[in-house]
Amino acid sequence: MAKAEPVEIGRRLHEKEEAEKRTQRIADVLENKPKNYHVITDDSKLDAMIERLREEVRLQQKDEWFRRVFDLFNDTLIRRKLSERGIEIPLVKSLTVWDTETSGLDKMIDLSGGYSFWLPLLNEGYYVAYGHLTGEAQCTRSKALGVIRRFIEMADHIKSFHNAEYDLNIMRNDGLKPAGVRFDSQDAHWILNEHEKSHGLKPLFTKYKSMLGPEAAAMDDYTFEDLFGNESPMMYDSEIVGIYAIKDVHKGWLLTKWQIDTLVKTDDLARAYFEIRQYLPEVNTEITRTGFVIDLGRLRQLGEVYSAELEKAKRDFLDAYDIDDNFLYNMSMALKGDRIRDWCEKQQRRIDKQAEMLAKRKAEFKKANPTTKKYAQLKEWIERAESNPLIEPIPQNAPDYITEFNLSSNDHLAYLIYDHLGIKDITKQVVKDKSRSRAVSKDVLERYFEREESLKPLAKVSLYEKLLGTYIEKIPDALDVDGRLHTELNTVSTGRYSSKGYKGKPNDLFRENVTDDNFLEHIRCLVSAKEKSVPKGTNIQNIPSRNDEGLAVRKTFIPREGYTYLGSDLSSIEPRLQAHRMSVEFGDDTFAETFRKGLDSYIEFASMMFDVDRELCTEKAYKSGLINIPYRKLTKDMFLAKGYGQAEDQFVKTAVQRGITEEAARAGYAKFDVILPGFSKMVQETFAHLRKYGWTATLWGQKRRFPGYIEKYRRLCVLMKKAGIKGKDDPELGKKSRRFRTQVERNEFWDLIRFTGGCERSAFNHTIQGSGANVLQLCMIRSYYECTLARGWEFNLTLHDEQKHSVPNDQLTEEAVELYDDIMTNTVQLATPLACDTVIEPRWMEEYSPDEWDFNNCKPKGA
DNA sequence: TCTGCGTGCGCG
DNA sequence: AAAGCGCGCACGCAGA
Repeated sequence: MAKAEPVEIGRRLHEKEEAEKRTQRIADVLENKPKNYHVITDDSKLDAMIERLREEVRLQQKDEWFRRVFDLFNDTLIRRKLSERGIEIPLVKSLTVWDTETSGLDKMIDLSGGYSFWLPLLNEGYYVAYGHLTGEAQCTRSKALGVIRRFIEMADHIKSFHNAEYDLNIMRNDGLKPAGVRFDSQDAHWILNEHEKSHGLKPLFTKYKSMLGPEAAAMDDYTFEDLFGNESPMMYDSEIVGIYAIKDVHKGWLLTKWQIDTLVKTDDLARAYFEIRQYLPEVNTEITRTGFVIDLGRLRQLGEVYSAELEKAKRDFLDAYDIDDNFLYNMSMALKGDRIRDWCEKQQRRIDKQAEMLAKRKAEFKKANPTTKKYAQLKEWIERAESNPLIEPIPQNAPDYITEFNLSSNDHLAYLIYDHLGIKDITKQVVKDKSRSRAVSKDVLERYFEREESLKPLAKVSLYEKLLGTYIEKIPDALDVDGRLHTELNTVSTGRYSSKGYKGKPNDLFRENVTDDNFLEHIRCLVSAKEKSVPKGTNIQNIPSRNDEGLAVRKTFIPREGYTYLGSDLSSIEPRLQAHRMSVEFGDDTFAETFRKGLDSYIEFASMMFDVDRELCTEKAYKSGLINIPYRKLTKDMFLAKGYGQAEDQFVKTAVQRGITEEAARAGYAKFDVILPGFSKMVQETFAHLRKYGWTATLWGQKRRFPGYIEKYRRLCVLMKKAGIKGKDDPELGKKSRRFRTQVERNEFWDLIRFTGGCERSAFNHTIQGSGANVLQLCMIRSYYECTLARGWEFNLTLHDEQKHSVPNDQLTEEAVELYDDIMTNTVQLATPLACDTVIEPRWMEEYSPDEWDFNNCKPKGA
């Protein structure tokens, strides 16, 4: 029996058992269908269903819990702000829980084939079926969607979903224009516990079941997979899918109710959720669905030019070095010697063995009878062995032997630089990570260019390889069904967004005109297509901009025909937030005052900290050669260093690289705390809060928790006491750490120092970076309502401290720019004024300030 | 052929 | 024997 067979039999058995289990579960679920679950498969029942929805809405008006909750949704700063501007977010009148069952997971292509909703006060749920492929009787798609269209599109009847962005996309694919999607139990859970391993509805429900009341306790935990395996629900009967779908919204309701109550009870979490987060699913969906038009012609052109440049740089590099057989031999032995030698030995043994066999069979062959089968077999074997001798056991034949110098291989480059050329390794002087050596990164290489001119093309090689590989060659293949480039936004630990590519179904599955007649046939296509097979979209937040070559890539992002970009970034938002905290919480107004006076705070503090005239602290003074130390940059570095908790030595090191003496750098560093005493107070108080509670929060109460910090800090205190260390800032910490008697204890000590230090830096940073994210989110929310919904501007981008819309050219006026400025600077009020830089862009990064723009002709002045 | 990791680099 | 925050992606490499 071949080895694979038992495995295969085992697999089949397991599969069969799983299938039987699923069948049993399905039978269970059908048998125990609750009386208050209603599966609708007949158009004539739809009106009665909607009547129940109306009844629920009526009941909620009079219910105390709901009225209190509506206030939470309604009573927000952003709503008041919008109201002042004549933009009304209608007052909330009801809250129901919804879900869609779909043909798949592609956010631009897939469609719903059923929806479910839960009516909390009536305590009943509905599932409407129209896309099932079982041939059974079901509702007509247009009727099923038609009856809920108005409700789904009403902003005052708010809907809760679990992962609302997905359902919003599906509903928009269905041709609906959903509004009032204002609760997302997945988002809410992120606010309650961002460390949750799994944010799916089922795992959350199972985990928190005991807190959700007796109704929850009685419910089973079957997951989608438990019932349907990996298949689409559209392949199953509406009855079973319906029960499952209703159970989902039922669970969703229990979770939603508990979450709202918990948000209210816990610290400031209701603020984080209701002031900001409740609005974001719609805003995010709008941004990610809008995407970017790409100037493909220009991108292709750029690709051609850069490919040529890359080839040239590679040639220049290789021409300078004699990469001959000898070089490759030495490199192979240096990098892969062990594996190559190993192979040679094994190969020699194989050869010896074959020779032995050959000799043996030749002897047998001599004796064999030519008429026998054995004779023929031996003959064939000997002939084959003699005509196909095993390759020689020399290094050049080993699979690991390197036959070509690869400029993308760090190992190859390191061999060339450190072994072949014998350049002295300065990695440790340049990079932060002390454990590293033989680095071939840009910053290290730059230092070698001076003595080894021929290495210079390497800088171009990595530049063009990055641009071509990550952007230029990727983007044309990553466009979605609308021909645009999209992205997926996620929330990270501080509350910022991250952006990434995503995978979907092939674009040719997209069908523009779906009718009741072709719907099921189309669903059949969608269901049978492989999920997540085609890479689409990119990270939109790291499109190059810091050098000309990269900038050219950004310039291929263009507004749609007849529109122009209007973009704005918040100027120095993080320093302003630091200044705000220092002023409001710690009574140090110095920093805030510089912003109020409209001064360049880095120049102001540069002058104070380094004892230099203001005039000498400008960028201009440095660039013009008036002075050879970039004081403004240095000061900016220092604020960053302080904000991220950088060590003094590390700051001094980079400062010295900028041309200042070590003494002056240290003096400036020390003076920082004299001039801005509130800064270190702010940092220390934040640490104290972290030590007490294990988390920190943004100005809007959005938490970041640091699991394990409190315990580990406590343990560290015990160890520090033991060694006579006064605290983490004891200047003799290193010296005193030698007092630990055992290596184990010393290791533990340093591990704790590293861990707690990491938490502390992240925790302080969170209060600033996270608040910055909140400020921009509020700007985004306001501009979603005021620009996108009210004025029809496309919402293309959010990028940490900036956002971008596309404005129809006939709307691009001075007033439009003023509105955008107002959104950026007056949506949020801090102890420091906010400032922004608003630009008009015919292409991304082809920027014109409003003074440079001819609003009458919608083009740059003088163009 | 897939997966996980290290290194390096794009962005704020 | 520590000491700059927050990300995602491409590539080489090693092991399965």
